[in-house]
Amino acid sequence: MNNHSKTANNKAQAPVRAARPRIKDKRSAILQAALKVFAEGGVNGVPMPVVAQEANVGTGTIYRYFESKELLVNELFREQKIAINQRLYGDLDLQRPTRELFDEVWRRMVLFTREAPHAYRFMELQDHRPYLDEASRQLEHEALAPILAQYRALQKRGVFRADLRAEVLMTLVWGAFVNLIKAERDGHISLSDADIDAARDACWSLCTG
Amino acid sequence: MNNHSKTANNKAQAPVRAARPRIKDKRSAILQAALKVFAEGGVNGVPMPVVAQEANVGTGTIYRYFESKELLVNELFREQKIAINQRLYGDLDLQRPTRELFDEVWRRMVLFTREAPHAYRFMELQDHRPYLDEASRQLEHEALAPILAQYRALQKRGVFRADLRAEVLMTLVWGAFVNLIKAERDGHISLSDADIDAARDACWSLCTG
DNA sequence: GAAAACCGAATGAACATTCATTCAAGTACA
DNA sequence: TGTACTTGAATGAATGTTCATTCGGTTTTC
Repeated sequence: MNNHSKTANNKAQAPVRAARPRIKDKRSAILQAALKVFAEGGVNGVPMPVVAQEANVGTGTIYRYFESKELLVNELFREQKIAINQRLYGDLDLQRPTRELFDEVWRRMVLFTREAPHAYRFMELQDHRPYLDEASRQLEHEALAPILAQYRALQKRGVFRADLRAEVLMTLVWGAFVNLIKAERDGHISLSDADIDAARDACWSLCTG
Repeated sequence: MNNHSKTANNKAQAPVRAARPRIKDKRSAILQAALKVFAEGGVNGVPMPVVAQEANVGTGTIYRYFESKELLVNELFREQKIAINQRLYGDLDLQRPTRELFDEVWRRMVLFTREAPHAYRFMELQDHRPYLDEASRQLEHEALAPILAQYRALQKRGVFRADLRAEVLMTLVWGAFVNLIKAERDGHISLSDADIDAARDACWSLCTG
């Protein structure tokens, strides 16, 4: 289905060439538009023509780049998963003191929810789960592995409490963070910087016992 | 189909209103069926005829008791919200030591997810949120008030850390719990009793600093 | 000017809701 | 009590709507 694949170019003898003009352009316009409208209305709540309109593209054009809505959602999910992981955990200097690293990651998470609310919301959406294929689920799992390893290492070093499994610890912290942001978005709470820092400290307590 | 209901009435004199016999019966059959299928497939994923079938009732019958799918979802939400709150926080002896109370509520939460998975799943579902009306949202807010008051009281007594607002603390704990259960249901984790107790202790640490 | 990309109206499937009909239970009258 | 008539709950096929996807015609590119 997809197929980027630059038809071997350069060689003159290849008559295949043809035109593959603004592929990248429209394709990413569609992805970006989908991210926005899906984040706002949920995957099930948004018809394809709305995605097309947001992308300034004809409805049919979407199907030139994505075989179906389902495939579009999956591509979007994978693209975002990778970008987010890079953003949250990339370029971390693991030599720094643990507490500083913890604070830095927390800061990045908050920043991410502020600067890329659509991306964050889309990934936290539940209603696209039934759409996700094996590759997406696989990627989701892989993306978590390095962080899990960090938790384990910190337990072994005695920094984090070791009376529960690293998976459980990580799940608790992530859930606490996600629900905090959700409460704010749902209008149940309004969060000051102090609130966010205090929440971070509380999660640190959770980890260290 | 069913129907027992032997025209009670003894009084001869009241020729009043015909019969309104099995109302309660079908109405709750429909609610129960809806809870089950919505929990499994999401509100958007399940057509009304499927609800009807699960309830052993004609599709049209649903509309005798509920004006629309939206109203059905709202009634279900409110009914469950009340039942759950009673189940989690009802009959608590507030005189007992705080830690015992905390453990007891945690125990009830876990038990609830085990014994009434449909009810729990339905309430955690995100995809019915757009359906919820003002009354449902209001109820959701009210249901939280007493628990919030407890958190506040515990902060005042110095049991819980007081460097963050009670709303934030409560949100963190609830999020941690919900995500733990979600991870298990999604197959990311499998939880032993020991895991669950350890998670509880970690959340206690979160609260007490 | 041919090939590819693009478009959006048309299509058909799936859905929420309606309504003409059925029929069990209730009532009236003997 | 037995029989004819009334009522309205129950039904599910029919209706109108919404949506993902397709397709024939148009524009762009080389």
